[in-house]
Amino acid sequence: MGITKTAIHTAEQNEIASFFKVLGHPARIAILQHIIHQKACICNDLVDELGLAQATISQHLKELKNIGIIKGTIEGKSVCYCIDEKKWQKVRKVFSRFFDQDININQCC
Amino acid sequence: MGITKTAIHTAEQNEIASFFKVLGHPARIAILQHIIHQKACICNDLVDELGLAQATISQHLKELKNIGIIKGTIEGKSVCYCIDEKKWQKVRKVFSRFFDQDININQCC
DNA sequence: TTTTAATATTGCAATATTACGATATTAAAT
DNA sequence: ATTTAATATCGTAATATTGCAATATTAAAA
Repeated sequence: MGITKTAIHTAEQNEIASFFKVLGHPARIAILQHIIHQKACICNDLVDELGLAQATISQHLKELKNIGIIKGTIEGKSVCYCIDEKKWQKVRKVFSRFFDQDININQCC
Repeated sequence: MGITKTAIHTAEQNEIASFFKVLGHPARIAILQHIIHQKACICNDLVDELGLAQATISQHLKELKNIGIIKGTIEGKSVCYCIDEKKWQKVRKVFSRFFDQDININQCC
């Protein structure tokens, strides 16, 4: 039915999946990489840098803001975006906990 | 228009995003966790374990197989799924490379 | 060979996502 | 006060995803 059944999963599973989901779009990866590598904070540059409309970029930024991985500060007419380091580390930890699990090697494969 | 513009992004950005995307669903996280923790290989157990229809589980397994993070071996009537360790480590590496980038702290935030 | 069990595939219906033009909103600059 | 520039929001069209019932398919068991 197009609706994800979050209720049947644990809070942890939903949290992990929601982080993965937001990062599961190349434009949002590109935005994050640009923010990370740029010395100065960016804002409208992204529209020129990536080939997407202003409205589209704004929407992607909103989703990244929603999970808290970036934050924006109003600077006159423009908005300066940067990584929220605390949240970045939190997300990183969630992922590494997930990946550092011990995998039981099974007999079949 | 509902269609992701992969052409405007780098191969790396698309690859990272596609891994994130597949893991961006709680049912697929639950499936992976179950495969990881279970001593024996699983198959139809997932249908009982998670509260989803057999067709739905089968579809999620297919997506996990598509990125190669799990593999299935036919064992008589049933299929034994397990983590493909090689791919798992590859995906882990992609993610840690992404997260271990140096973040330039900017003046605005 | 028929039945049974496990899984895959097909074909929807419902909902979500992506993208963008048009239109706010906001604050500096003139 | 008006204009300009940067960003956000709204509305909408196109496409994707999720989920499931129904129906294959496949292989062991009877």
